[in-house]
Amino acid sequence: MRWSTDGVLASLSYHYYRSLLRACARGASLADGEKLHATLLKNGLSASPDSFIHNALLHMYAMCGTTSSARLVFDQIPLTHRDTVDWTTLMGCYSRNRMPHDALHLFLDMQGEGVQPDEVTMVCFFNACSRLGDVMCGLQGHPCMIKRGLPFTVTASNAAMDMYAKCGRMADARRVFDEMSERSVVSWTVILAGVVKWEGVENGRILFDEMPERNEIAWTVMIASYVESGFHREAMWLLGDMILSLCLELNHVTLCSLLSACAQSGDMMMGRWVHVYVLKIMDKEMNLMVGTALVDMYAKCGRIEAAYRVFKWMLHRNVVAWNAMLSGLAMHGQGIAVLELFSQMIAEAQPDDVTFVALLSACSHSGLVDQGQQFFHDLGPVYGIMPKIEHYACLVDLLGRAGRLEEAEALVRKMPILPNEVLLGSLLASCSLHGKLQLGESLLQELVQINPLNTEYHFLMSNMYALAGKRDEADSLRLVLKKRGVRKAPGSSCIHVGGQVHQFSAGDKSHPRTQEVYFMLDEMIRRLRLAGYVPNTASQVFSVSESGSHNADEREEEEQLLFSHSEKLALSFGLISTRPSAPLHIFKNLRICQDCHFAIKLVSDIYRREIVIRDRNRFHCFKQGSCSCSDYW
DNA sequence: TTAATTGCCC
Repeated sequence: MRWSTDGVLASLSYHYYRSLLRACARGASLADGEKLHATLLKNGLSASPDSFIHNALLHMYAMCGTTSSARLVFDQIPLTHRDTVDWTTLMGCYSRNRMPHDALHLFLDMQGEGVQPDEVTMVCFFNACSRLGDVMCGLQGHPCMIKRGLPFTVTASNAAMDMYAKCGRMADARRVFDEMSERSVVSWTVILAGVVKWEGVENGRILFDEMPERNEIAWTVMIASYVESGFHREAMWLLGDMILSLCLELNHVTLCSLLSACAQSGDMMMGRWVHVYVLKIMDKEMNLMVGTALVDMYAKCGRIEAAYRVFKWMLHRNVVAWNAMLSGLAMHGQGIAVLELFSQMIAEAQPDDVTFVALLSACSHSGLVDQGQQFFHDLGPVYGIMPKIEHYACLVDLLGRAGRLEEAEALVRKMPILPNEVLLGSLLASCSLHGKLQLGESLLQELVQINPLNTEYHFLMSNMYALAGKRDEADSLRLVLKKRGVRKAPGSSCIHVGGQVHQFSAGDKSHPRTQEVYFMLDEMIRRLRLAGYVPNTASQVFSVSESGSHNADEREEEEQLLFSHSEKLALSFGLISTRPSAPLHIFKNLRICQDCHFAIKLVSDIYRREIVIRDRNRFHCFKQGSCSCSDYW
């Protein structure tokens, strides 16, 4: 009698707990879910061989994104009770939480145990492949579904399409899209995201206009793509349309996407607009992610003080927010500020591997060799962080910049990780700085093996030869590039003046105020020469002359080419279109050349201007004749 | 259950 009452009670409680756990899963309230789990453990209810409490727990942890707890619960489910749904739930959890490798492992384990995947499992499979960018793996999904006779639901087709689109196989993605008998908004949005990424923003717009209906994600993809491609005006128009036609507030994911696009393209006008919008709609506390995206945006737009102001006002700051602030300062060459801020950070957040990438790169950009080495040595023993390739790359960079190339090379040869392209490339750049031809040559050989398509290193090496007076070697290397039909990507620079973006390419004559710009340029060069500037034609990688012998006309032509570099044009325009002593902010798509760097240092002194130039990978802050990069970049 | 999601070495 007693036994049966307990049984009834127990079964009642199972249902009770299960519905509570489902509520936690729906609301993603991990704290309540964990309390329920603890209660279950205390009452011994979770020891039941019946798996449905486990299922509910697994589902709850998976929905809350707590992968480790989800795995623990999963492992406790007896093998005989683990069904397709359990495996799929955990796979989806791994995939969503950026652990696609684990998701794929689980997929294999599942089949090893003889459990059959269903179409939902395949959605998770495609998703994991798409996050990994692994087409070879993803390609097997399609035949796998056909073999098992699984239905191509709208969701499954979307997931397959997304995998193809993320891996750049647009033809395959479109084939799936065309063959779908029914399409959802998501189907259109997935194709749209693929098109703007691989086929350009204009083709994306054509598709966007064709869409039968649009959700906020489609709008966001389209606008962010405009911003990233520098279509400032179109982006602003479309953002206005989006707000009007959706009649709702932009959510934090949309705001982050837009800010990230602004940071990438240096569109500070749009970034500032988003900031104002955020302040208007967020009555209480600013969303942590939006705050972090703002810090990053301001830092990458050259406004490091504005970034710091936002950072200071954030009430809660996690490790990501701190990292954004630290790497922003590092990019700006403010090494000492990074070290100071780091000591404050320790009290508030646990530093992670990214923190140390920022710290080490700050040390390297500011020549703080000893501190950098100390941080690297402390990584494991003090902070419990496994050094990754990025950390080794920073240390190699640190030693290389300081001219300690033998130590840097020794480190590369004895480190436990295989060196990658970035690391060897930075070592080659150090060789170039210190004129180490021999090491440079052997590094170039290695780099060609790793990535035969990247020709940047040939340019670097040929410059080294030219600077060392080895004209023949330099020319033969240039000839190799010429034979392969390699041309340097066209350089272009943007400057924001009066709420508008003005773009200049090398030798550009299309700007409405071109005459004034070139007049200013001449005047600038004249004053530069008076201050001791000598055009550095050695930094010109492809000279006008093919033979190597130079006559006076050719030299003049080379100099003219040098003077019309896009950053010099943008600078001239900035000087004539802003009030005296206003700081100038310029964005350049490539790395700034030696000649421009030297010239701009002088300009900052002669014209008493602060000039901030964002190049492809860092900032140059020119002030009173010197640059924050200490002449190494 | 799928789509846009803050920080990263040259």
